[in-house]
Amino acid sequence: MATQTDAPEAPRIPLNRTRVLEAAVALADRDGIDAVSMRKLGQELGVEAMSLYNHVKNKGDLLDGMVDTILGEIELTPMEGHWKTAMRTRMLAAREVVIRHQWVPEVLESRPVMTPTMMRYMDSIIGFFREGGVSIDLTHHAMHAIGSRLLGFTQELFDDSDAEQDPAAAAAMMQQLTQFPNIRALTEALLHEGDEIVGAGCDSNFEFRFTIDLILDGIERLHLAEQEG
Amino acid sequence: MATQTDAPEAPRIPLNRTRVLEAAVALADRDGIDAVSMRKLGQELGVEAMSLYNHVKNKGDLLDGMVDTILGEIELTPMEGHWKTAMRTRMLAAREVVIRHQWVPEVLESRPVMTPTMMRYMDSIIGFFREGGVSIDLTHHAMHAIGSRLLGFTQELFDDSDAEQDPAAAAAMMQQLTQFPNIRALTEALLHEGDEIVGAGCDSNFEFRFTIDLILDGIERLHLAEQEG
DNA sequence: ACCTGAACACCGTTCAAGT
DNA sequence: ACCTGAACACCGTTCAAGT
Repeated sequence: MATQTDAPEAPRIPLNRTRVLEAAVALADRDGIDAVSMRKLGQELGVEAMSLYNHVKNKGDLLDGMVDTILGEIELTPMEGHWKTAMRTRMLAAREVVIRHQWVPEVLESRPVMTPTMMRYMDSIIGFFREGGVSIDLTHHAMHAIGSRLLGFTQELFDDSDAEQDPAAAAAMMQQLTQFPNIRALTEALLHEGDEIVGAGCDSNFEFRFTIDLILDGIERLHLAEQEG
Repeated sequence: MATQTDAPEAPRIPLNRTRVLEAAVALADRDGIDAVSMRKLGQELGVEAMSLYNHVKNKGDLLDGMVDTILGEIELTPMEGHWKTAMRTRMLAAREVVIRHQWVPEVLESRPVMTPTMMRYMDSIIGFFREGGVSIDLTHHAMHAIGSRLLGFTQELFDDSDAEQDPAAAAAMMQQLTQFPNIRALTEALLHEGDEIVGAGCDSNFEFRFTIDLILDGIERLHLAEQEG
């Protein structure tokens, strides 16, 4: 809701890095990450593509900056109570932010981002484990095990979004699935769960919570065993 | 070790889908997935880029086919003994294959692949759980929790590969890391573990096994609780 | 200091034309 | 049936030139 296509005679606000990054985030939110090209972003800002290089080193730097920007949206509230519930709350907060910016997983999957904001975020999470008395080694393995869920998302192997919209595609998919007895059993159980025969895709929010609880419980069990032994 | 740059007068073997896919896999293995463009792949096969469209619908179809090809390399051995050990063995077998083809994670992250080979693979894994008596619901959540590890890989959030090679980059990284107390503590613990001060990156194979065991143990615990209740 | 025009070296893909 | 040449509509990026 900004100056996107103002009258071209309006006094030109000079570009700067944050203006560029915010426009890129808005563009990705609206049209998807593939729409974020130097040319299109320039157009969005009323400027030629080459001008962007005055504020951003290259495309990679732009993407890093975008991730950095939205990472700043996750509030680093201090730990209260048990480390497990603190972790859970933080990861669900991260998930809220990622859901608002659906392109974040794809960018993070395509390139590692190690900005100060990212480090501050990870530092805060490691702090939860340490404050909770979890050993540094176990903390390390826990971070690996939780992986991208630390940032609020899970890598999805499959995608049922087109099947959800197009009934023909859904039927074709069903036809294929039923040829495999175990997949078929699983699919049928899923379908009957919601009383509805169609549209019962997986509930990714439920699976997210299920898995972080599974992992956190496992870590706690190892933590307790470590203390006893 | 094939006919890659033969004399151009050699009798031309006609192209077909498997020849195209195998060349693409070899190219990706050798030069990375970014080197797999229609033009370069055509060159590799002594043919113009446009000819490839006779054997492959488009670039996406090519990538799907490549994944399908290497997925076929994972042997679908039947289950023997406990489902947990069967699962473990299968996932480590998948990991072996993925390590030989490092580009697979990136392709799978960028696009869902739902080919018959993929379905057969997933069907086999679901079968392990079912044979082991795990409920269909729990099986479903387990599949989500294990995620891409079913196919032998974990999404890596960070990348220390350049720091491992370039000592200057490593020093700069260290300089940054030490500003965050918890990251610093974790890093120092890591470094002292191997008696060596430098080059002690994370052991991704260890972390892989750690996490699948953590998740499988958690699933088993839920399975046993389900049986009692 | 910031922006631009023109250019370079790439992409995926289509389509009419060849054999 | 299979392959090609030319073309289209895109990319990211550099660089000399403008103000």
